[in-house]
Amino acid sequence: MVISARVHYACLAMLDLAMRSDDAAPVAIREITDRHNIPGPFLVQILRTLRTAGWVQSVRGSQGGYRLSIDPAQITLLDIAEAIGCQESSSRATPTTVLDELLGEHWDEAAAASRRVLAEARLSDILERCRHGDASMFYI
Amino acid sequence: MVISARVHYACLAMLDLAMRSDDAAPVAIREITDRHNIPGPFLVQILRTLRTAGWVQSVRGSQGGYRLSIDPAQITLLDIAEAIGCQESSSRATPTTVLDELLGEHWDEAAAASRRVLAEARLSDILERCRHGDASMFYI
DNA sequence: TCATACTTGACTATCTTGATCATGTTTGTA
DNA sequence: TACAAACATGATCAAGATAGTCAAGTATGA
Repeated sequence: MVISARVHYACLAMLDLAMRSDDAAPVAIREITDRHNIPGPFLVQILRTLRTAGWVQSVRGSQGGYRLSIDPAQITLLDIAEAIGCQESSSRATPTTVLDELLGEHWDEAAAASRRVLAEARLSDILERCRHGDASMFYI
Repeated sequence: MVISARVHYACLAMLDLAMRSDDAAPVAIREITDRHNIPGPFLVQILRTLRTAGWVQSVRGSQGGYRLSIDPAQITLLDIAEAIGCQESSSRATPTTVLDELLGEHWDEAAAASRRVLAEARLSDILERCRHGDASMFYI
């Protein structure tokens, strides 16, 4: 489970849209990049992927932008990471020895442990914590 | 926690040496590469790192090779992965927003979960399972 | 009609990973 | 002593991923 900048940005964008899902107007890319310091054209790429996944919808033309098209309680950080990150971590060759096999099981187990953590982080939970503030806020 | 081929090879080499730690003679690189299908010059690099870490010692000259210089019960897959893998996963920039910070905590939590798994895998345990055989052997 | 804003595809630079090569140095043995 | 086996070291390289950019086009509200 590799968390690249791309995945991080995708999650930020989804959370940003979720936060403004009550607004009537869609959110422009420019707003998102300004708020989170994401390189503009890079976010365009990422939003394209999110749109393909069916999690955001775009409104073209003037006053256009993006809108979340999924319930934030229905999607987790794991969902986003896997949709953006692409490559499966178990792209290993079939083991040739017992030692190889045993080691591979440990790598898989480790990857599964981190996936479990991310699978429990719903966007709605993170929004909740962000809105109501928790201990981490005091460090900023 | 990224498990690269380098880390995988390092663990295989350590386990191979541990398995033959009763022998009087050191184990030649060639033997290890043959048994585990590791590219020769690549393993040389890896063994250099392991020697720097103080976990193996080399014997030069004819009849030379490598020997484990640590108790297999004292070292885990996490130790090896961190010694070989080099880069810390928390090499992220300091968060600029609350959302950024919250997300970062989740990434850290996920990484910690996989580290915990690897920290519990001692080389001696793996050797034991390999020697006595377990369910996974039947799949080979 | 025009500015705003998304769409698409191609493109580039940098880094990491996996791997190789050449040239040593050390040491047992014939 | 000569020689071959075996480790030591540093340089180098190719492929792929990552992060990010650019340019040309399309849709739409005002």
